[in-house]
Amino acid sequence: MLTIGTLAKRTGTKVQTIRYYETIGLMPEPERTRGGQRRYGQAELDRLSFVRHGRQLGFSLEAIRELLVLADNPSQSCVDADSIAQRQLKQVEDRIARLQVLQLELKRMISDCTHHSVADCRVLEVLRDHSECLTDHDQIGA
Amino acid sequence: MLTIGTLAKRTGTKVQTIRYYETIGLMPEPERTRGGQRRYGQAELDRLSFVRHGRQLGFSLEAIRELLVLADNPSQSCVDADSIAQRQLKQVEDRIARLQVLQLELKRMISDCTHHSVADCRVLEVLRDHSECLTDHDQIGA
DNA sequence: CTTGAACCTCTAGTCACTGTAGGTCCTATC
DNA sequence: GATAGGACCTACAGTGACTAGAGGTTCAAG
Repeated sequence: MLTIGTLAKRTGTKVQTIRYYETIGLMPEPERTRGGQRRYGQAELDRLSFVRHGRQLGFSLEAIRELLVLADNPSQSCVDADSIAQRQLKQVEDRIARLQVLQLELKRMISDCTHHSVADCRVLEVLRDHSECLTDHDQIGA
Repeated sequence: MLTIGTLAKRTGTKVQTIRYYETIGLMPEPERTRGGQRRYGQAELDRLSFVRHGRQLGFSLEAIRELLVLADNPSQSCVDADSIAQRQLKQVEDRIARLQVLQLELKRMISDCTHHSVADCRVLEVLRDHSECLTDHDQIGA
């Protein structure tokens, strides 16, 4: 029987985050001691590892919730899990592409900056003048 | 004199976002009509363009706030603006690196998945089994 | 003068946590 | 058995950067 602190350490999660996962129904309500403290077993450790690993791969909690349902019903087809992962891959690739554009523009900004006065600072100039911008009106997704 | 809607269109911003920027002090309180509607001039258009462009480059609103102060005081050195941009570049590069690791692992997951039952789905397996993971315990920054 | 699109304020919701206050429990040591 | 203190508890507020909705008002064209 593990305390919440031990579970936290074993999975690289904060204690508050585990409680948060419980309130949103991602983790089950665990057993409690007579004094009301949470006690966890192997099943919960596995489930939390799954969740954390999914988060590390950039899956949203909603996607992880879907994947957990699939994992809990091992007789169904795995096409759903595959398509969730495909979706995730696409998102990751989009983000990389956009970040690479930013990287380029930031590098250009910085290398052109001659450290003189703000009056002729490339960094501020580029921000001021839209025409120098490589990017279009897309938003940066968090 | 521009209405908030026109300003929104010209800068690719939502109306609510402009009002939000006002509440957090990033945009000034503009003139109002007798009826209480906001009216903007060129200065506000420029300022908002600067903010939006900064956001597109992935700067946080706090970083943009700093940059605006610099832009408003053109006699100072531009080293500060440069170092803010450097900081941003580093963050962007870190994010790219981490995303590329994810990309690799997701690809591996997906290509190994043979679309049979969930019982032997690689996607779920990889999530279940930490030892197959390329990444360490780092968090995904939003 | 009427219509209706665009504006207004205020509040709550999003995502995925994180932090704090104020109190209780568990366990090891004396 | 008493005590100390670290880990636990709940409940609530805050983060960043918006977004959405309700319910009401203003503006400009016809």
